[in-house]
Amino acid sequence: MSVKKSGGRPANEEASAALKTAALRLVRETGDEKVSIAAIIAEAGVARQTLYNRWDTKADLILEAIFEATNSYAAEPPLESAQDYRAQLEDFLIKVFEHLKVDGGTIRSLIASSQQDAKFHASFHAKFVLPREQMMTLMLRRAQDHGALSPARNVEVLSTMIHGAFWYRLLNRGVLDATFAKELVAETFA
Amino acid sequence: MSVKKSGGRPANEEASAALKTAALRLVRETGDEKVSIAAIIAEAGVARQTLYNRWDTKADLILEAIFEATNSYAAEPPLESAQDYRAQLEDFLIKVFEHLKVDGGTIRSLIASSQQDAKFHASFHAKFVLPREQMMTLMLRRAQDHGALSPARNVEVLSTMIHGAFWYRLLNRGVLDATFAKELVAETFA
DNA sequence: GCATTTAGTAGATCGCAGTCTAACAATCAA
DNA sequence: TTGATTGTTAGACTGCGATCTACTAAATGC
Repeated sequence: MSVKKSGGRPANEEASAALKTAALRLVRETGDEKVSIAAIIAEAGVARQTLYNRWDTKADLILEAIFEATNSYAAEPPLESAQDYRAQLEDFLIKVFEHLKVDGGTIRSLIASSQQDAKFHASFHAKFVLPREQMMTLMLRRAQDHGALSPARNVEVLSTMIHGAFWYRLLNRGVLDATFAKELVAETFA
Repeated sequence: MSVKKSGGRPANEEASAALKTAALRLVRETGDEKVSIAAIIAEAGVARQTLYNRWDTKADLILEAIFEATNSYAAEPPLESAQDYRAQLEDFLIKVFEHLKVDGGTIRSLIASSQQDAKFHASFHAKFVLPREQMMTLMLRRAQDHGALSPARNVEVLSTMIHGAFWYRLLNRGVLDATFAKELVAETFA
């Protein structure tokens, strides 16, 4: 663990912000991962080392940029409500799929990157994957608690199946639309 | 399209075989994808260009090597039989998970590679992903035809959910064992 | 034999992620 | 003010996948 002693030049927060902004813009525009470090630092107007002072890999930078930009999308579970639990799950999935229309390509390449770097996998999983999985499990458990879902069902496994189904479609360039959301919910509550 | 005219030096089939053998051994031993082209051609004793004469990318070579070596694992659907359809699906999943213990790491990196290269994605999907998905759908449809599964269920979506669930676990380093196979089947037939 | 065609070999080259170096800048503590 | 510490910059360097070049080798048809 590096202990920060007093003193030292303070980090330039504008540089971090510029890097995240540049990365996000280039990644969303140029698509997948045809974005080079050179292009990012050129657009941010910052030295190469400055990027690596803050993030270990390009994927870490992009994860943080995407994460900050999209924390509004389906990052919080719908509140406990009197709403129909089935409709709630459906709305949730539709919202997630909507977001994937914007950042699906980027998330695909983050998933790919996470397969090639254990450290990045851990951080991607902790920040992005696990919270969403837990949210799904929570929603299913609520439905179960209120009798909308049979108490015999295994909500963790169901959650993995739903979550997995759209990862599968995402990674295989399948269709992720409202129809698929409804189909998933229909099978879950069947 | 390149038309092969008569004549020309014939391709050395031993070189192809040596490359596939070397790639498979190194990939299974060294794990993920810490295997360099240099190491593969050194072990195979051929020139770099010889590899690229046959495959477009390292991933294509590894896909073919793995594909040939593992076509025995769950590549064919169980035959139509009097067996309990539920048990049949369970056995099938257990066999698939067994195979993933050997080549799961390699398949993970093939999935990752397929996210970064459209051409490779197409060939990986056609050779590896789609056949297995169709096999699953076929088994579910049989179960449905014989009354083991409600006719109201959507077998394509169910197939995606099952398949997706283990991709999800595979990509997130989750447990893929007989218990999970049974849980998946239990939810499917719930 | 000779032209043509396709493969194989060795090695240079390119592009890009990530590391390293050396000089310079900004802050704190004494 | 001076020294220690940390950040920034520009650019060289490394490693690796993939491409390119020049030459050599093995087949075909005339």
